[in-house]
Amino acid sequence: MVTIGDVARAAGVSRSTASYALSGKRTISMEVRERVNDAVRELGYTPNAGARALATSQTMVIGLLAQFLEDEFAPAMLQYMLGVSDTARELGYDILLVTEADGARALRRITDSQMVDGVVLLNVAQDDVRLPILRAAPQPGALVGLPGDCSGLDVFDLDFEEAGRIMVNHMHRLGHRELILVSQPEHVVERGGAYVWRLQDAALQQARVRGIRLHTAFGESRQPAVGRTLHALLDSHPSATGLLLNNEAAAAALPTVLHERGLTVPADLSVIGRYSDEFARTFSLSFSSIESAPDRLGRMAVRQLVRRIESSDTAAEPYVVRFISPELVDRGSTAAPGSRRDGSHSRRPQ
Amino acid sequence: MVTIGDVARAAGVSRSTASYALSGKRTISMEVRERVNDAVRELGYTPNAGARALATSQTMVIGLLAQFLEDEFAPAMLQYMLGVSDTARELGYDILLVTEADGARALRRITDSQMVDGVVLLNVAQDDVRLPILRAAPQPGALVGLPGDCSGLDVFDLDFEEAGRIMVNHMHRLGHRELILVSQPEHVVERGGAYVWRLQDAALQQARVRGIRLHTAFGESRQPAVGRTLHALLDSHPSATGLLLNNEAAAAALPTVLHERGLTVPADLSVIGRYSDEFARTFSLSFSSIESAPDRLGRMAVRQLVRRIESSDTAAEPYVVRFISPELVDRGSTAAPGSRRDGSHSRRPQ
DNA sequence: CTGAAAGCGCTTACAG
DNA sequence: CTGAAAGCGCTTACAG
Repeated sequence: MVTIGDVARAAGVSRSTASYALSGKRTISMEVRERVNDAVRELGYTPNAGARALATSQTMVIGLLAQFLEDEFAPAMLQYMLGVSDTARELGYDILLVTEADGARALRRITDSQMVDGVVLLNVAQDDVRLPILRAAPQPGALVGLPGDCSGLDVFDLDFEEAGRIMVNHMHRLGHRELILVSQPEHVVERGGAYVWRLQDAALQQARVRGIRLHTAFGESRQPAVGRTLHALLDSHPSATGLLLNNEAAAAALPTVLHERGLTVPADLSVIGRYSDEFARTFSLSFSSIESAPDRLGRMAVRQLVRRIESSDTAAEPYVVRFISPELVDRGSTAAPGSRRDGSHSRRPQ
Repeated sequence: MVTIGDVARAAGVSRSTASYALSGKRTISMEVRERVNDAVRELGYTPNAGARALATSQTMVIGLLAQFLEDEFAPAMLQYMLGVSDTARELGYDILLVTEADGARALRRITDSQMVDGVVLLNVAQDDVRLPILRAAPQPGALVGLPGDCSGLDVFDLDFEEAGRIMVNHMHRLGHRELILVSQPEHVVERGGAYVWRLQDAALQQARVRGIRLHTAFGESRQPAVGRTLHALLDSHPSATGLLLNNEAAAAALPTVLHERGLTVPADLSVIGRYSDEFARTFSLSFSSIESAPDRLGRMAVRQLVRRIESSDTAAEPYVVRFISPELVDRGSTAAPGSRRDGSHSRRPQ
C-alpha cells in the first residue's frame, strides 16, 4: 500500500508537509500543493484509516445499534437504518452496523475499543439496558425512541400520544362511536416498548373525552396469528366501525382478513394505521396512516450526534428531547360509518 | 482511556508481556498471566481497535455493500444483510454497512483506506461496475448474486434456472397448460439483474419442453402500478390457470388484486412465488414459493470470505461459484386447474 | 513557508 | 519465561 511517505518522496517534500498540504491545516505554497496533489493522484494514495484514527482519536465511524427481535416487524427497522446511514455518509461518516442480540455487550465492545465516534440506538425501550453503558462511554449517543430516563442523551421520537389523539379525533369527526385499537404484541410492552402504551393511553383518554367506546388489544407480529386476532376482534365487536392499527404486521395482514370477511374499506370499515409512506407503498397498503417518519428521525438523530461529536466542549450544549408531530396521510380508508356491517357479506371460512 | 501500558504497570510487567499474556501467542507463567488478567479486569481494559489494526493490518471488520435502488424491493435486501451480519459476528468480525448510491466509489474508499479486511457485495449485476474495483483491491471479496465474469471472486447465488424449471414442472404436474410469469421491473433487467432472465429463460425453455403456454411480463416494484399490471395480465390471459412470481412486490400486492377480482387461491388460480419463508411470514403471504434462502446465502458468503481473509496464502485456494438448490415450500396455493375462471366472480371495479 | 521529531496504542521479531 | 525496542501510518506541536 502507498503511504504518505511515498507521496512525500514523490513530491520531494517532508511527510509533514505532505500531510498539511492534504489537510489544508496550514498555508502551503501553491507549487508544493500541486506537487503533492499530483503525487497523490499518480500513486493513488488514500490515508490509512486505522493510522489516522490512532493519531487523531477520530474514526469517522458511527455505530448503529439495531435490534431484530423475534416479535417485532423487521422491515420497519430498515427505514430507520437507511435514514441513519444516508445522513451519516452525507456528513462524512461511515456506519458500523451492530445487530447482535446482546446489544449492551455489543455497545460496550465498540465504544471501549473506540471503533466509533458516536452511537445511534434504535428501538429504545423504557428501561433500556444499553443506556447506562452509553452514558458511561466517552462517545456521545443519540436515541431513536423515548426511554424513561433521557438524561445525558439526545432523544428523538414520534409524538405517539398525539398520534393516538389524532386517530381518535379523526374517526370521531367522521361520526364513529366505537373503535378497535390493535397494538404491538404484549411482549413488546413487557420489554418496555413505551410507544405502545403512549399511543394507547392517549387514545383511550381522548376516546373518553369524545364519548367513544375504544376496545384495545395486542396483536401478534406474524401470520397467521395476527390474522386470527383481527378476525376475533371483528367478531367480538360487531358494532365497531373503525380500526386503529399501531402494529405493522396487523396492517400487512389486514387486506387478506378483509378479503376473507368480504369487507370493503371504507364502506364497511374505516381504518387508520401508523407506519411510513415508504412502508405503505412497499407493502401495497392503501390505508390512511399516521406517518412514522423513520427517515426523518434517523436523520435528526445523526445530525445531532455529529454536532455533538464535532463540538469542542462536549456536553456543554444541553441535551435535547425532540418529538416529531405526527401527520395523518389520507389514503381514503376512512369515511362516515356505513350500514354494511350486518354480516351478510361475510365469506369467512367457517 | 486505559491502555496496555496501564495494564502492564498495574501488573508489574512490560507492555510486551502484557500483550502476550492477552493474546496467548507465547508461553507466560501462570502467575504473570493472572496478574495481567486481574489488571485488565480492574482497569477495564479493551484494546484500541485503530492501534491494533495499524499494528496487525487486520481490522476485524467486513464491508457490506448493499444497494437500495428505487425500483427494487428494499425489505428483501434486509434478509441478506442480517445473514451476513450475524455470521460475521459469530466469526469475530464487525460490519461496516455501506448503502451509498455510488457503490463503486464507496467500495474504493473503504478498501483503499483499509477500513475492512474483506467485502461482501449484495445484489450483484451481470456487468457490475464494482467488480473491477474489488478485483484490484488487496482485500478479498465475496458476492451474493452471479455476475457475467466470476474470475477472482467467490460467488454465491440461488440456482434461478432450476427455480424456473421447478415452477413450471410443478404446475405442469398438476395439469396446468397456460401460465403467466411476472418478473422484476424491466429496469432491473436493464441494470443487469441476471437472476431475472436466468429464471425466465429457463422457465420458457421448460415450458416449451412440457408443451405449456407461458406468458412473461415485467412487473413494477410498487403499488399501485404493480397491482394494475397484475390485473391487466389476468385480463389479457383469461385462460391462464397459474401465476408465477419472480417479484416480491407483486407477491405482496397479489392478495389485494385477488380480492378485487373475487378470486380464490388455488380454486380459481394457482400461484407460486419466489421469496424466503421469513418474507412470507412477515408479509402474510400464503402462496407457495421457491425459497430464496437469503440467510443461507449471506452466511455462505461470509464463511468463505473469512476463510480467505484468514488463509495465509491468499488466492492460493481456487475461487468458488456455488449455487443453492431451490426448494419449493408448499403453502397450498397450487392445485389442479379449476373451472371457476369464468369471470362470474369478478368484482373488479370497472 | 517547510522539516525533523514525537506520539497515538498496539504487536512482534530480537535478545537474553 | 520476560523485556527493550522497532515499527505500523498517520498528525501535529516544536523549531527554524
